[in-house]
Amino acid sequence: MDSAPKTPVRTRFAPSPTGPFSVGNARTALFAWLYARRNGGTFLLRIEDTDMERSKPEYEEQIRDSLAWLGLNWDETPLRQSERRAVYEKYIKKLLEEKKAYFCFCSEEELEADRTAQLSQGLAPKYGGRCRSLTDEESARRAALEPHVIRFRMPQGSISFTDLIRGEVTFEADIIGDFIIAKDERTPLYNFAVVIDDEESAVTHVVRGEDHLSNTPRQIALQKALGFGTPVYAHLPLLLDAERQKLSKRRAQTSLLAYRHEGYLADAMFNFLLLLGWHPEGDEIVGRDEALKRFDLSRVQKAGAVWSDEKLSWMNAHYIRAMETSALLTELASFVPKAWQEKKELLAKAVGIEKERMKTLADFASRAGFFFELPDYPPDMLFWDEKPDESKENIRALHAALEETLTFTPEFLTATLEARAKETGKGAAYWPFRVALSGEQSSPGGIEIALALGREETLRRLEIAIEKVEA
RNA sequence: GGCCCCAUCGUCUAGUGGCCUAGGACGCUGCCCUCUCACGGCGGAAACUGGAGUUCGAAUCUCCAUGGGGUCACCA
Repeated sequence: MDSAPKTPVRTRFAPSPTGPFSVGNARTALFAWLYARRNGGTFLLRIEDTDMERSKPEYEEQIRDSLAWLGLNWDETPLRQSERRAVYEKYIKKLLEEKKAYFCFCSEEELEADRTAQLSQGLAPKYGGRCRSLTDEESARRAALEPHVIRFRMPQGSISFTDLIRGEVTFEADIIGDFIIAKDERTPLYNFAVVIDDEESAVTHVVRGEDHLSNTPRQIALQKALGFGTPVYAHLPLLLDAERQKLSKRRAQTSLLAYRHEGYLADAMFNFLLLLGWHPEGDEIVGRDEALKRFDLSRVQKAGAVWSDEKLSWMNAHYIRAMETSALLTELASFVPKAWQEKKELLAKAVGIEKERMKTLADFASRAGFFFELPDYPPDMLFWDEKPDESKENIRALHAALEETLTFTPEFLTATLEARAKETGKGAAYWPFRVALSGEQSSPGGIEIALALGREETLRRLEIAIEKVEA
C-alpha cells in the first residue's frame, strides 16, 4: 500500500457523548478503524466527556451500540475522560509550575467585549493577554478570592504539520493567542485532555474530521510544551447536507441508529459511508473484507461530501436483494408483526418474493400484508382494461381448473393461465388472477403469490373474487 | 472579518501532462422485457468555476480571481 506507516499504528476514535451518534461520527470512526485494521494496528475508543453538563450515559451507550452495529470493534478498555481528572491535574500543575500556563481572571463579559471589539476592527478574535504577565504574588492572591481559569502561554512562531490527506498545513501561532486549557486544576478542556490522552495512549495516528483542523496547531503547541511527540494527522473531509453545510442534527436526519430503525442494513450503511470520501478502483459494492484489503487514506477525497439518501436507499436495496432469504429473515425479525412470525413458511416465501422490491427492512411490513390477510378491494379492480366480461369469465375458469386438480405447481399454474390467455389475451387472464390473490393494484406476480399461499388459500381468494364480481 | 481547507455531471466520484470525443455509480430519462409492481437489459441528457502563465500539448503543474466550506467558547 502506498501510504504504509513505518511504525505500528495506534489510532483512536474519540466521540463525546453529548448527543445522538451521527452518521458523520460513524464515517470518521469507519475510516479510522479501516486505517488501523488495514495496517494491522490498534483501534482505540475514548469517551470525551469532559463537559459534565452535556455528557449523558445514554449517549455513551449509543456510541457503543452504533460502533457494534457497524462492526467497528475496538481494542483495549476505552478511556473515559471524566475518570482521569487526577491525570490531567498532574500535567496542568506542571505547565503552571513551568510558567507555560497561567491563571486568568478575566470575566466572561470582559472577554466578550474584547471579542466584539476585535471582530468589529476586522481582527481575528483572540485573548488580549490581560492576565498574561501578572506576578506570581498577585496571581496567587487573586486566585484565593476570584474565579479564574487556566490559560496556555502560546509560544510565537509558526506551526506546521503534514496531514496525510492534505499535505503540509501551516498556522501562525500569533493569531491563535493564549487559549484556555482548563477551568481549574482538575477540569481540563477539550484541547488539553486530547493531548494528554493521545500521549498516554501512545496514539500514532489521529484520524478525525476537518472541523478539527484548526485545533491541531493548538494541540501541537501543547505537545511541545509538555515534551510529547506529535502523532500523524489525517483530517477527513466533512459530511455535508444538501445545502453544502456541515451535516447537523438540526437540518437533517443524522442519527445513525435512526437509519437502523428505519430498516437500513449495517452492511449497506458501511458500504455507503465508505464511498463518502473514498473510492475503490472498480465496483462500488465493497464489503468489509474487500474494504479491509483496499482502503487507503491516500485515496481519500479532500473536498466535503454531500449526504445522499437516494444512494443510500439504492445501496440498501442492493444489499437486501443480494442477501440469502434465511439471513434476511433474521434481519427482518424486529420489523415483522408477531402474527406473521407464526406463519413461518408463508413468511419465508413472502420474504423471498418481496426481497426484490423492498428498499428498507421496514418496507416489508407495509408491502407484504396481503400475504397474511387479503385486503378488501373494489370489485372492478379485478377487471383488466376494457375486458370486464373476459376477466369475470377467467376468474371462474381459473377457479374451476384449480379446483379440479391437486396438482399445484408453477408449471400447472402457468399452463392454466396461458390457456386462458390464448382465449382472452394475456392481461385478461393474469391481471384478475393476480388482483384476486393480492387485492392490490400492483404486487408481485399472481403465480408467485399463489405458490406462496398454497392451493387452499388460492381457491378461497378466487371464491371471494367470484362473489365480488357476481354481487 | 482573520486564519485554514477545498473546487470534474444535480450527488458520490475516476482521472496525477498526451490513452479524454472526460469514464463509472446514484438520481433523472427513452426503449426493451412485462398482467401490475419490482428486478434486469440497452440507450440518452448531464461536469473539468473563470482568467493568466508553464509546455509541442493541460481536467491534470504555477499564479491570481471567484465561489464554497470549516474555525475563531470557561463545547467537543
